[in-house]
Amino acid sequence: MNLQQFRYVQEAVRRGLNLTEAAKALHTSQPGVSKAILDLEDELGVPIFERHGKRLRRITEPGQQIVRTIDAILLQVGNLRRIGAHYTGQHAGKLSIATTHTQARYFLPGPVAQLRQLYPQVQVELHQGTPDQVARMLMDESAVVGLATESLLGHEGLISLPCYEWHHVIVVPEGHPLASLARIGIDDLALHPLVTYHPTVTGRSRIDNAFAKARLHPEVALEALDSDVIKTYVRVGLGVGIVAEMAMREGSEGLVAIPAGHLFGPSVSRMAFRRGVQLREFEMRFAQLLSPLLTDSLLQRALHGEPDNYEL
Amino acid sequence: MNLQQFRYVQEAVRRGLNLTEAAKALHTSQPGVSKAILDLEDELGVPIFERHGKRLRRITEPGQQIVRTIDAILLQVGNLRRIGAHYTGQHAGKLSIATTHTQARYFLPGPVAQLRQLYPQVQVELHQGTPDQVARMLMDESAVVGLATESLLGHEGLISLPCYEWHHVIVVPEGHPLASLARIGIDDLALHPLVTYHPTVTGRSRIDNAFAKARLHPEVALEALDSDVIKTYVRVGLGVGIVAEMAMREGSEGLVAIPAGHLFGPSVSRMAFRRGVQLREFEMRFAQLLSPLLTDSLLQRALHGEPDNYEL
DNA sequence: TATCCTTACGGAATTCGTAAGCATG
DNA sequence: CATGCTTACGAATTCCGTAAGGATA
Repeated sequence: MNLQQFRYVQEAVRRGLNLTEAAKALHTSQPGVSKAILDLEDELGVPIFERHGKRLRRITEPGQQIVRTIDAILLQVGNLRRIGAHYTGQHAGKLSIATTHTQARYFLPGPVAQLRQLYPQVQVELHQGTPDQVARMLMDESAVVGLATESLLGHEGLISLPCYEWHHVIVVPEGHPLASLARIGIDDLALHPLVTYHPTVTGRSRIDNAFAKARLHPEVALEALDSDVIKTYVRVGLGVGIVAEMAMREGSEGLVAIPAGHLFGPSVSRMAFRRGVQLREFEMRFAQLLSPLLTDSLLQRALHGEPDNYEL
Repeated sequence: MNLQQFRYVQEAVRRGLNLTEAAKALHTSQPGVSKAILDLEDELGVPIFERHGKRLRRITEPGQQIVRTIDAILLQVGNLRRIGAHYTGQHAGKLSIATTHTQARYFLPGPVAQLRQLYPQVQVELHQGTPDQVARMLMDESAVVGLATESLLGHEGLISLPCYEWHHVIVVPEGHPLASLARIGIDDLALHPLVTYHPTVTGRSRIDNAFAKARLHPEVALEALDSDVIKTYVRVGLGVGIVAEMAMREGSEGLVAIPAGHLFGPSVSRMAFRRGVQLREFEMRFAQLLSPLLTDSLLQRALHGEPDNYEL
């Protein structure tokens, strides 16, 4: 039994039981992967994969447990490296952040710049995706920190902590009739075609809920993953935009932002980590830049302690 | 980085940072152990052990974390084997039980015999010791199941589940004045020299508490780890014995047992496991023989879930 | 001086890549 | 017949034991 075998099994599972793919991903030969896995199965006395002739078809029942256990082992092995890096005072390294467009564009520039000031040697790597992709990137360790508004909660295997609260705003071109209303109601809004986020991102669910609660079914003219795209289409008159307030801080010439917190309520952006992961020094500092009230000890407790929603 | 290095580090810690001892325990050469550990330290970039010249003096701060992580890894590696053994339907193997004398002598014979009937191939190995030793044996995996009355609770890293409740009894030779009393009070008892358990075992603390509460300070003529020893000394007239009721079920000729539940209250014997350990089929069955209300799923939850005192 | 860790070195075992074989879809 | 897993085999590497060196208590 050895760590290499574990890596091969893990990668095989991640690549959909395709050993050829797994071998490629791990920069090794396919027969080597095959042999290692067979050896492990032999040693444990049970097959991990169910084979149909010579292809892997699915994971056996004991295989499920074995894969879970292997994941846990490799997470800890990764932690050993991280402990080393932490104590060598490595102020160099790569910080991989998985996040959504809105966060990457409008919120992260500040914290990232501050981090680079503290640790000039740290290389920042941004992975953009939907919140679900963010969660997946954390789980397979392509990223260490995740940042998003939705769907990070409820992921077993991830822990998440609140970063900041924000509200939606309504975006219209200058001179639009809605811009002159004293106070916009949900029904005023429902009269116009809407341009807003794709259902998977950035608090879209709060928008849907608000309309559903008022029994309104507004026309959604366009859905986008991206605040800038939304603003662009509002500018050309496609409809009324609803975006996160952060998205209006810049590049909003010719547009008017109208507060809409009273319509959709507050949203909370959260950072997330894989549960049980060991953070390096600069990763901890970065977490604190994302959420200044966060202490090292609270962070440690959250990462290694009980599953819970940690509120500050 | 490899599993062998982890085993060497773990054993080195267990043997008080003596690599020579660790090598012996692992049936390998001392230089091999030394080299492997140095290699690991080199790879992680931090020393695990603080060296004074050429001896290991203590564990460094990062070393503490590394050792903890290594323990977790090796526990899971052990679990892989156990998963294999579980699914190969291995009805053979060794069941290592760590327990105290009273349990081994008076309670375990039943469950052990039943287990052997269910799994005739299973070899049972009994490790006897004080409750603290029981806990230690579970932690370093010389035993899988522990059974004792005290001090298994409050051990971080162990989970324990109740098995059965019992009471103390007073033991006197036939014809002893106490034997004719209608109801014995704690003050009656305090008039006689006592023969009972050593402070570390089998509910001795409940005995001490009862006397302390009544502000009595009886003379303790003899303390023993062993109910049979106590009975022997009672027989020769050394004093009045206090033992667990189970200990009077046999081999009590010439002695009288007087119920003393009203004096010392109930005691609960508990089984214990190392937290996170994967049990084999016959180990689970054995746990159920110890505590018939225990279900597989409750057991799984207890072993892998939240730290908690699981009461049935 | 006895204990105990590190370094040095050589043989043995393991690992890993290439080539060939064979089953599936 | 293209994809994809397994088997076979040989070279390179790693592992691990013995022997020697050096530091502490």
